[in-house]
Amino acid sequence: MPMAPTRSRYSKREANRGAWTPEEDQKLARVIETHGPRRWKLVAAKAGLNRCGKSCRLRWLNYLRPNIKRGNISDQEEDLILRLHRLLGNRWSLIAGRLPGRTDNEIKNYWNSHLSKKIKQKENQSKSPEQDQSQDLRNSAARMHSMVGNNGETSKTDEVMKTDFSRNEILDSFDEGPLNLEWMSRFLEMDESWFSFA
DNA sequence: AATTTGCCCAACCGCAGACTC
DNA sequence: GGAGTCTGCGGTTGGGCAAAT
Repeated sequence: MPMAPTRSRYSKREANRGAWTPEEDQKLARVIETHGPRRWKLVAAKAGLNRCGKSCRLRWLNYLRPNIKRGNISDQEEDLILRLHRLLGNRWSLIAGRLPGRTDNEIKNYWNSHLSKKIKQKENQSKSPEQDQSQDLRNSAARMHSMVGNNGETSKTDEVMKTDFSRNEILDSFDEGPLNLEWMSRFLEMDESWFSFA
C-alpha cells in the first residue's frame, strides 16, 4: 500500500515521537528501577526524556518490562487467544493477562494480522449453520460482553453478576500463582457449559 | 534493478474511569 | 462534590521491510 506523501504526524509536536532509541530505553529503565512504574509524567521528566508519560508507559509495558515474550506465538497460545477472544471479545488486556509475558498490544496485533483473517476464511468456508463457528463466536462474545459488562455500561446483567459469579472473577483468580497454559486450555474446553449460566 | 504492493508491529490518539486535591 | 490529573484501554496509523511485478 503506497503511503500518501503526507507529513508524518510524529513530527508535528515538540516532544520526541516515533521509535525509541536504545539510549532512551536505558534512561527509562533506570528511572523505573528506582521510582517504580507509576507517575509516568514524573518518570518521563526524571529520565530527562522529551517524551510524554503516556509514551513512556507504553514503552515500558510493551517492550522494557521484565519477562516479556516477543514473537513466535505458539500453537497453544494461539488456541488460547482464540478461545479467550471467544469468551471476552476484543478485551485485549484481559486476554493478555491470561498469557504470561504477552502484551495486549501484541495480542491485538496478532489478532488483527493473523487470526481475524483465519476466522474470515473459516466463515467463508463453512456457511452451513452447524459449522458456522464464526457466528457462534459472535454469539458467545455477545453473551460474554453482557455478562461482564461492556466498558462500564450497566445493565440488568449487573444484577445477574451480583447474585452469580462472573467469569472475570474466576479468570482473575488465575493470576495468582504461575499460569499454566495447558491447564487454562483445558479449563476453556469447558466453556460451552459455562454459557448455561448466562 | 527499480518500483509497487502488502504485511507486520511499534507507537500514537481519543476516550473513559479512577484517583487526588 | 467538583475540577484537574493520571492511568489504562481499544482503535488506528504509518514506517520499514519483504515479496511481487
